Amino acid sequence: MIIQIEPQSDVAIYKQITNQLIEGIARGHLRHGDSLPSVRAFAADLGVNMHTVNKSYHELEKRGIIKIVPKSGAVIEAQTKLLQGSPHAERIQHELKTVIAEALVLGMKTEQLEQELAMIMEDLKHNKQ
Amino acid sequence: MIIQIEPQSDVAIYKQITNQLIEGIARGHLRHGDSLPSVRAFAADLGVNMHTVNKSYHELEKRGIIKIVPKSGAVIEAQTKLLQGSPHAERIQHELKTVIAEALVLGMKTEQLEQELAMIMEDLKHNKQ
DNA sequence: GAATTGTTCTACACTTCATAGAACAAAATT
DNA sequence: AATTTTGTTCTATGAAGTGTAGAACAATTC
Repeated sequence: MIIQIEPQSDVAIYKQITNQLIEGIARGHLRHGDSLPSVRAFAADLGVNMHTVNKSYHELEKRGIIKIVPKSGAVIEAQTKLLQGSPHAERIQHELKTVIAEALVLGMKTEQLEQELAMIMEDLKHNKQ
Repeated sequence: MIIQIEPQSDVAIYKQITNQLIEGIARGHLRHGDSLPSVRAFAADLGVNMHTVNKSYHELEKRGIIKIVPKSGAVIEAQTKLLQGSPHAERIQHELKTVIAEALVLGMKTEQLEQELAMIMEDLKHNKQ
């Protein structure tokens, strides 16, 4: 599982880590039940501060993706059903609406969006890069 | 076109304005060719600083949604075709992938995502709230 | 001509981000 | 049993971002 940090990016480092870990899990590089590296080891590996990795882990825990076991480690959570009305589902829904609204405003059509969705699913599910 | 600012939100005010304007355009409350209020008038209306609205407008211009005519006003751009490979298209694509990856990790299924997409489209196109 | 426009500048307070170092107690390893 | 590693917590610092505030400018609009 390779993670690439771009220090010059306008995206915060802890968010880059968070997003790439999520994409790694989605691609199957990391599986449910797997443990993430310790914050110290991961930080040394990435060349960033320990606290930055720690922030990313807590972000992932807040989003229901990992569970941090005190004094032990961070474990990737099992997939839930994502029941409708749950905070996580509503958050996803809201984020999705924001992106789609912008896509529509920029002139993207319904079929184009459906095709885009299909391509992304294909990419995430079968393209392990 | 009513915009509601939540000062306590963890989302920056200028982003709240940006997102709600985009959603307003997607819903048809604002149409292509329409002018946005002057930064001073809008700021007074929202109860925020002029510079905050100005930042939102420049954010919208950077995203290709409005065009700021110096000394005149901000006009909503016409929809382009959003040709593949354009910076705007790639940005949308990237944002979409980020959200979808998280949805998958949380256990959302393909059909659920397609249904979600359809619901959002329906909401944006016909529900003018 | 007067008012309004977006732009630009300085200024201040506050928050966030990233780094750094230290110390702690619990867990894992040897 | 002793050592190492673990996440947590604390202080601290510098840089960047956010939001507000006021002023001035030139161009547009009325």
